Amino acid sequence: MKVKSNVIIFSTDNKERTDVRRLKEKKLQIALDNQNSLPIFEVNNKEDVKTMVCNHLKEIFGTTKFYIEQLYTWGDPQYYSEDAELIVSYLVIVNRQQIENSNLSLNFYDITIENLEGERRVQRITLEGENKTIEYEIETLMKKEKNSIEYINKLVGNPEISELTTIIIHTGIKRLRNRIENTNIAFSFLLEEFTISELQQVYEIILDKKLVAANFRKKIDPMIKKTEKVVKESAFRPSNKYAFNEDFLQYWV
Amino acid sequence: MKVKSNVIIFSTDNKERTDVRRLKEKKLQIALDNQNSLPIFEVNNKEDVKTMVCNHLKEIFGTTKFYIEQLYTWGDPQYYSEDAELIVSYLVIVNRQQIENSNLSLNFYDITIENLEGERRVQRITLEGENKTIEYEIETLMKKEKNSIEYINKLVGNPEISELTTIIIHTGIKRLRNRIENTNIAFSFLLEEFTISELQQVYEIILDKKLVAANFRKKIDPMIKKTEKVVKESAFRPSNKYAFNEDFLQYWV
DNA sequence: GCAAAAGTGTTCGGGCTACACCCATGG
DNA sequence: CCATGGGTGTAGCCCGAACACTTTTGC
Repeated sequence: MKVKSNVIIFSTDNKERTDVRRLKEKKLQIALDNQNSLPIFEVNNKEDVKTMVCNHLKEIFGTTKFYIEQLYTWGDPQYYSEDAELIVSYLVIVNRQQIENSNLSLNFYDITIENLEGERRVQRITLEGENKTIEYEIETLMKKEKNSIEYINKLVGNPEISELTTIIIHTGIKRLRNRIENTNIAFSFLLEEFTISELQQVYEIILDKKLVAANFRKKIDPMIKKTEKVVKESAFRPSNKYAFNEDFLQYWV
Repeated sequence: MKVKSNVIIFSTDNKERTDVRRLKEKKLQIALDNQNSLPIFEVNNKEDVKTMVCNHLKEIFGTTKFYIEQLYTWGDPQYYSEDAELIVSYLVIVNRQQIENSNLSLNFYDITIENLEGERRVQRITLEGENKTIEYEIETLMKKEKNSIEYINKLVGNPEISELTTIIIHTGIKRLRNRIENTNIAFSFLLEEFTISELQQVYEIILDKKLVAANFRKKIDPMIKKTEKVVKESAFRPSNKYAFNEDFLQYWV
């Protein structure tokens, strides 16, 4: 079979400060190529699939500092293309400041998800790039079978993005939300050292809800350690920089 | 590439009563073929991979009443065989009483996992079949990379089972443990109607720990509904039969 | 009667939520 | 001085763990 591998790359970006006296706002981003598709790579039978994907990413980013995990394998004929029948998708998280490649062929889009009201479960997704905005809706149907429950995601309308791409984005975000509650992936969005507010912003944009700073601080306390460094952001009390506490590493699933 | 799909089939079985006055004990089981391998299937580019696997299982089991979800895709040359370079694994749960095929080519093995003491994280797995017992040890190494953490599972020794098979079993059990806490898969091990004790036993064998009946009952209360039926098991108070409460269906990940 | 499971209720503690409050900073 | 975020403490609530206790059955 014709096998390829693609990646859904997540990152965050600091938005322009709207008020000099406030913190920079973070946005969740995903990377698409010029065809509004996920970066897709060749796969051969000489090397491990994941290793090949990592090598491609290393070339694209100019760094090996990224998080990667297998997301899902898509093998439905309705998504076949001329040169790909089976697609193994990987989820990647990269901090844009780590990217050392100057002529990056990828476009990063701010992603926002809005749950539409109504009987049916429909989400409107907006991808806002520097030069382009892509907007689409996706409907999730719950199909109760004998024993399994299947979730069928259908693209509504006919936007300039493929259904498989939207489904992979959907699946990727669900995985992110699951992982952020159960592992340390949040730190992959940040540099080695960060402020608690930055970390909180990562949680907030992935979970898509505001968190109470005092409680967040207590919850993540065992996962971080204080460094000596201090950041002066703006007209408010400077923050300590923190780093991930390696003692917290666990045998996460 | 040469693509195949295999399945790790989980089920439970009631052991023989050791004491007439006690409940039947349940055991977690996995199915292997006569080569001590996971059932593996052809994949073509005419049909969806999952659909093909389901069709094969339907033939094997004689029923469509089983749970199935994609587990992982293996693409490492070290696991290549003559006719499979990429293997898409599925996790399947079936209740053995639902199997309507009389001459089943699969052997069900009771599986027990023992965490060995020591610095390194080693587990001894025992697969106890009707005519054969397979025993092996698997070591999990935590490899901290830049951002990702990778878990490397290595088969210790040289038992009569392949390393990939042991890793898929390992991955399958981790997935089971994760799913039983967050979805309704436990019910896939049972028939439509069941006693709370049976359900508790399913939780206990998957999580590999004893649960307090009173607390378990309260926890799963919203997930089940009482039926009119009553089961007389042995020399103790009869139990009501319960069924899954469909109102509890959620958009699980 | 007794062992064992079915089923109910109570208590206790940890973790999460909400919120009050003080500190530090630059505009 | 004040808006804003940094950081600490506390009170309430919910959920899970532990356990006591009653009920029902067949041996």
